[in-house]
Amino acid sequence: MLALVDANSFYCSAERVFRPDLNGRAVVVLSNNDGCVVSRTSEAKVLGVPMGAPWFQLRDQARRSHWDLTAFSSNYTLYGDMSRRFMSVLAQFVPPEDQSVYSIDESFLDFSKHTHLHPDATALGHTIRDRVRVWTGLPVCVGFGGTQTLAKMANHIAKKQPRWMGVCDLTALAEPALHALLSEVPVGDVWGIGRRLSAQLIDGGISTAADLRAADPKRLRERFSVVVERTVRELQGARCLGWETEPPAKKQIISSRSFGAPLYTADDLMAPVHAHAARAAEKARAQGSVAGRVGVWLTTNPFRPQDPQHTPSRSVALPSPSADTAVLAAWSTALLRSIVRPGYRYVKAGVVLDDLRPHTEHQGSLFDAPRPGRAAQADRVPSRGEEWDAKRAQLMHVLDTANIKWGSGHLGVGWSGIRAKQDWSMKRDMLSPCYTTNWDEVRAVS
DNA sequence: TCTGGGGTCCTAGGACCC
DNA sequence: TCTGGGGTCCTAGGACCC
Repeated sequence: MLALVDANSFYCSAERVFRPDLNGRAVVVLSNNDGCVVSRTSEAKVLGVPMGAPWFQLRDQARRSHWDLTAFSSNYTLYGDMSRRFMSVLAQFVPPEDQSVYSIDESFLDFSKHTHLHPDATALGHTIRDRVRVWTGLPVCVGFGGTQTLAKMANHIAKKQPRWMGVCDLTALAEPALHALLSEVPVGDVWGIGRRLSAQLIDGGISTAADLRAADPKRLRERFSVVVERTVRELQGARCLGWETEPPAKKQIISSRSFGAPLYTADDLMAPVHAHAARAAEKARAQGSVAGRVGVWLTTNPFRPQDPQHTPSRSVALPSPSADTAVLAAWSTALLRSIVRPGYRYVKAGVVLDDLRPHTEHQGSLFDAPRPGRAAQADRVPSRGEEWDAKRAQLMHVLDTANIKWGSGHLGVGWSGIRAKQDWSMKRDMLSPCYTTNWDEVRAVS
């Protein structure tokens, strides 16, 4: 028996914890740069606010229609910390190997070895819900099923259908009741079935979760892929998906962002590209990786068809894998200069690190100074190249330590060290305080 | 004026090897 | 007329997720 616990409108709910005046009122949280709606409360949904709505359009409509709608810029520092609290409450219910944190706002719990402790899953679900609510302030729903896909389905039903009171246990239903319930769920709401597959399945006469569950997995594999086959088998109760208790190291790291205002020349673009390279390098170091490949891309604004469009990208295999900010930034800005063309209005840039591997598997370049073969030559005098590497590693360590202590971007190299607000920096006009992570922004109660 | 950012997995096809 | 069999590695593109 697996549970999926998922927070309702997570980002909005995190904001509401410290703004109880907003309970029962329409709230949205916007993407970076105050772009689109990425989280909305049920009250906002009732107003007709679609997911993904651009804020500049929504704001005008809200004004015209005199809506009571509160918007927030994304505050990932707050959401990340609230997520950590939420997950630590869930960690009390099962041993670490039976918790699988799936995203910032949802976690699977495997109770299959602990059913004797919890004979009544629905009661357990309510206990979880109440404890998370009391200890973190977050509202959550709980779904139970025999596989991850079924637990996801149960959670979805608990959220959509109020009669479940936030907890749905599919394992307690007899076959006819289960079939009837799954017949109410559109196939596109099944985990793993997106827009494209959903359209094709409906074409083929499979329009509900119940239809998909009744389908022949082998035939769907022939028609689509092994991914769809696994989804069908999971719906039928066979566990086909892996269980990850801690997030595996990233295979690719991206840092990208839209600019606050468009940029035109390579010189304009140097600072943001340099900053992305620095951020990506920092992420790579944090997981103990080095990158074998680095890439840069730019985009113009696809929503302005009247503008000439240019979305160049280019990547390069590094002579020697690296997570050094200065090295990655130098390659990135060189790539930038090779792809940017005059006369375009660029609105976004990104840096991507690929071919990530553990720094311990460091593969030197043929032309590097020779390296010793570990312990066998431990007493050997280090070469100039090795001394240099060690110094660089120390330098990066100082950089990371300083930025952890004083905040990301506080200490930087070259271009990205300039902290002054610039026109490429992100728009965040409606940012809430970091209530839980910054002493200066903690709520005062008098 | 203004439209997010970050990932994974799978498959097909091309290039290459013996 | 007729042109093998068995592989690997890499990349691009398409699908999905939050």
